[in-house]
Amino acid sequence: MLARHNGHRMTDPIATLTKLLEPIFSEMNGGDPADPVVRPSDRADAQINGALALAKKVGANPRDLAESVTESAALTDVASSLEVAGPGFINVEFSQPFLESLLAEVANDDRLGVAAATDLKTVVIDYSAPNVAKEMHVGHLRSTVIGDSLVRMMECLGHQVIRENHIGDWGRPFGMLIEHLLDLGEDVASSGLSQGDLDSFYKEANAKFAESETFQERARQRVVLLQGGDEETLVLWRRLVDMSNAYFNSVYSTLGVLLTDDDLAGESRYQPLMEGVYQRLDDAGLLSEDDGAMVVYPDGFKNRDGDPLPMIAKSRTGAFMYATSDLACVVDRVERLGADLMLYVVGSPQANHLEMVFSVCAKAGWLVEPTEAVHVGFGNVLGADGKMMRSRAGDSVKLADLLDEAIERAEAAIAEKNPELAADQRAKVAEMVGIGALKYFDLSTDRIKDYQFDWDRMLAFEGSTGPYLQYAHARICSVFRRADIERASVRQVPIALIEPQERALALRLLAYPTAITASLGTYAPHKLCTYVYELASDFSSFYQECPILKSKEPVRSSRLALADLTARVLAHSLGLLGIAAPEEM
RNA sequence: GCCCACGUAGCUCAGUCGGAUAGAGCGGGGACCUCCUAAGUCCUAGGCCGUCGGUUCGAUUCCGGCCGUGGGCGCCA
Repeated sequence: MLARHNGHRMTDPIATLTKLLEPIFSEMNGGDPADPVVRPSDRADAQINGALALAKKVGANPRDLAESVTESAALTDVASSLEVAGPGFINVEFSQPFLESLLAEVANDDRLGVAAATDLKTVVIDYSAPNVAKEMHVGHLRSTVIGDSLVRMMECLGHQVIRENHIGDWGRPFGMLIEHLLDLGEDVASSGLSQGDLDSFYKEANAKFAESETFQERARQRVVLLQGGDEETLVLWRRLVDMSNAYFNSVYSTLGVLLTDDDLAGESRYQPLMEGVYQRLDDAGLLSEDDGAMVVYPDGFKNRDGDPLPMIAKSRTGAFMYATSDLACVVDRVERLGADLMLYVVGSPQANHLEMVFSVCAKAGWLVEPTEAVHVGFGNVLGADGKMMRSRAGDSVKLADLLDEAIERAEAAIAEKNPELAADQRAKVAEMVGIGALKYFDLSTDRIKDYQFDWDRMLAFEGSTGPYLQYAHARICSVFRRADIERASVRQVPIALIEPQERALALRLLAYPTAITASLGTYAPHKLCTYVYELASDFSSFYQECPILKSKEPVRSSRLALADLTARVLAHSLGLLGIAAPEEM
């Protein structure tokens, strides 16, 4: 009765039901596969909807088909009740021993029922991408946090993940930045940058560039030296990059993301590759001259006059453009790294640009199925006024300030709600809660949409928030502390599903693997967020209605085991979102 | 002008491959702590799923038109 998948027993009852039904539906469809369409239901544990679609296809009565499903013996081991309803829906109630055996399996599994993917891939994920000598802002928050979660989910399913942080470490602005660095003197500049005062450094350089023609000239000369590989200039450039990286790393550390120096893959890395890529475009006969520039015309793109829209490979002045750099990047990822899948966690405004890049790569034969490049786009962070979030001065908000404020606000809330927590413990928890709240708030809405930033809702301890999820986890840990029982000691204890809240919680726990694959299916972390919230919510109902420690054995142990398993899934799923699960808060 | 995304309760958002009565949180009204953290739970009110058509047994979901909002549309990245 038990389907196996990649060495793992399939522990999602819905998926198991689907597997058991497939032969029956196939048979009713004259031997061709037909989807049984099994879904969770609010009228039963699950509903089978496939009879309706199939009935239309084979010209049968849907209720008759449904009846023949309920009369077959295939589901006797898993279902305690099958009922045809309405035009041909089948309501399913899972049998208690079936659910209990699945639960025992999951409790005994370090992976909590999550099987590795069957088609393991090499996945390159491009995310974060701050600019050297500039502040990180809210836009980088989204890319960094979404990318980090996708990395964790992909790795969890066994894919080989290569993180790439495509930092802005090359280009024309570096002429003025290096000249400004020289003006300041290295000591001043390095201490300023190490404090994260990148904003003023960049702005000062920019202001000088705007005001002084001599400075402009110096900057231009410096760009020529930089691109020519002048040693002294490269040393200065390197210094700027290193100082910025140290700053980025401090932000990543506070944010708790996986990025390290090993993941750096800045624009500068692709400079030496662009000439070769350009030659290959030429050899393939894809280049045309237009108004002095060398361009490629990807199919299906038009400009505002309705004429074909070119992707510029080399400018009129003979310089390579960012599009060429992105082409080199794809080539490198496919040919050197062996990428099967490339994810670009980049804001929605770049959609058109990336489509053109991917299209040119396909045309040039560098991006051929099944190799795939996907733009994982995301919307803006908006302020309370519904417009792009800005500081009071009208600038973009510094990410570092945002993180600090999140932690401060969390600490204040914890001090108020749980004054008994020791101060050093409180500081640790405040970081987990503040950063977790910020990440959850960002991850929990559909990434493609803009979202409205709101401290009060983010850090509220009620509703679909990070703190609420963490609280559910902390409560479970607290139960075990109070009873002085090792969590691991209850993992072999059979779980009995008696009360409706226990049953609902069990069904949710068993749906965990499906929640991950669904979330990753569209690179949408918010789907996993929804799952974790529902899990925490189901636990809270259970906790309210089903006393744990006050119950008599064997109920007490069974509930402890259920609580332990819930805490494990909570911690694991929060982990996939990059959110910590404190044991106390 | 063309292209892309979005439009769901007062507010903020979910809604799986087309399924039965469209869900949650906040806010509103009410109930529950001598009891494992009330940072919680339960009940309740609140909807023309932007709009008009199409596809079909069935559309918030798929297709087309329109309206609204945001973004993009060649030598910055």
